[in-house]
Amino acid sequence: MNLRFKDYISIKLHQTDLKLTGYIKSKLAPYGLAPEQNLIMMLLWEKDGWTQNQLAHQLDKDKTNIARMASSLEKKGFITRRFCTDDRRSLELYLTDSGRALKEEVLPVAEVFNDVVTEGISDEELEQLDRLLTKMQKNMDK
Amino acid sequence: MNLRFKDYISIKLHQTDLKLTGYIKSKLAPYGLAPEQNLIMMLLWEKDGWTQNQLAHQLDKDKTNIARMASSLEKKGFITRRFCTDDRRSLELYLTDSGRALKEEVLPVAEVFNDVVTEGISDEELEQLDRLLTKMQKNMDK
DNA sequence: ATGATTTAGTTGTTGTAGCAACTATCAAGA
DNA sequence: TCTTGATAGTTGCTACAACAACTAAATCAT
Repeated sequence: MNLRFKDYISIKLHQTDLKLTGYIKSKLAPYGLAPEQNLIMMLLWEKDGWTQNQLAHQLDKDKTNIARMASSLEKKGFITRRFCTDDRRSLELYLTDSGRALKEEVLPVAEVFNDVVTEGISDEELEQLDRLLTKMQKNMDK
Repeated sequence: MNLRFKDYISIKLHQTDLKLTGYIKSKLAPYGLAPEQNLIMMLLWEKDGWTQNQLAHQLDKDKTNIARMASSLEKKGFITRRFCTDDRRSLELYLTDSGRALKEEVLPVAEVFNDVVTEGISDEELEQLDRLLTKMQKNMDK
C-alpha cells in the first residue's frame, strides 16, 4: 500500500519529542542545565546519594550516558561524586550548595513547561495518551 | 504540587520515542541504514533529485543534519550528489543503482514496523493520538 | 582461599540534533 | 555595475543515546 513517511505515527512522535526537547532546552539553558541533566538533578533534589547505576535504572538509560552527564554536572559544580565505602566500584552523587540552590529556580520552570505542553488537553486525553504510549512501548518488546 | 519526573508526559513521550527508534534501528541495521538516513531514502525512492535544502524542509531538520546524513549515504554508495546547474550552491541527491535496489528490501521493513507499533491500536485511537501530538507541537510555538 | 563470573564505571565509536560561524553563490537595489 | 543582503552548504561544538571493549572491584563456587 506504500505508506508515505508522513503517515507513520512513529515519525510524528519523534518530531513532537524533538519540539518538546528543543523548547525545554531553551528554557533550561539560562541555568546551565541540559534537559537530561535536569532529570538527574530532579532525582537528586528528591534525595541525593544515588549511585550512577541506580540513576541509570531509574531513568532507563545506558550507564555511559549517566556517567557523562554526571561528569558534566560535576564540572559545572552542581554535584560531587564520592566512591561508596561498602562498594568501592560505585560512585554516589551528592548535591553541592550550588546544585541544591538550583532547585528553587528550575523546578518551577519544569512545572510551567508541563503546563504549556498540556495546555488545552484534558486529563482524560492525557490518560488516553499515556495508555497509547505504553501500548506502543509494549509492542516493541517482542 | 511538586510533580515527580514520572508524571511528565513529555518524559513518557521521549522514552517511547527512544524505544521505537531503537527497535527500527535494529531492524534497519542489516541493510546499512540508520533510522534517519532511511527517511531520506524514503523521500528519494518517491522521487530523487531533491536538494539537501528541500530535504531539510520536508524532514523539518537542520541543514547540518541533512548534510551529514547525505554525506554518509554517499559514502555507503546509496546516493550521489551533484551540484545543481542553475544554482551552483545547491546539491541534488540522486539514487545509485545500489540505493534504488534497497527500496524493495527496506520499504517492507518500514511497513511491518508500522504494523507492529500500531498493533492493538484502533484507527480512532491513532487519529486521537495524532491530534494530541499536533496540539502539543502547537503549544510549543509560543 | 582461589579462580571464575558478575557488576560499576570509563573510554571510544557511530548516529542523531541543533546552534554559530564560515565560504561560495545568487539576488536585489541604488 | 557594484554593494548589500539572502541563501546553500560545510565545519566545529555540545548534548544526548546505545553498543563494544576495557579496568577494577565484588561475589560466587568449589
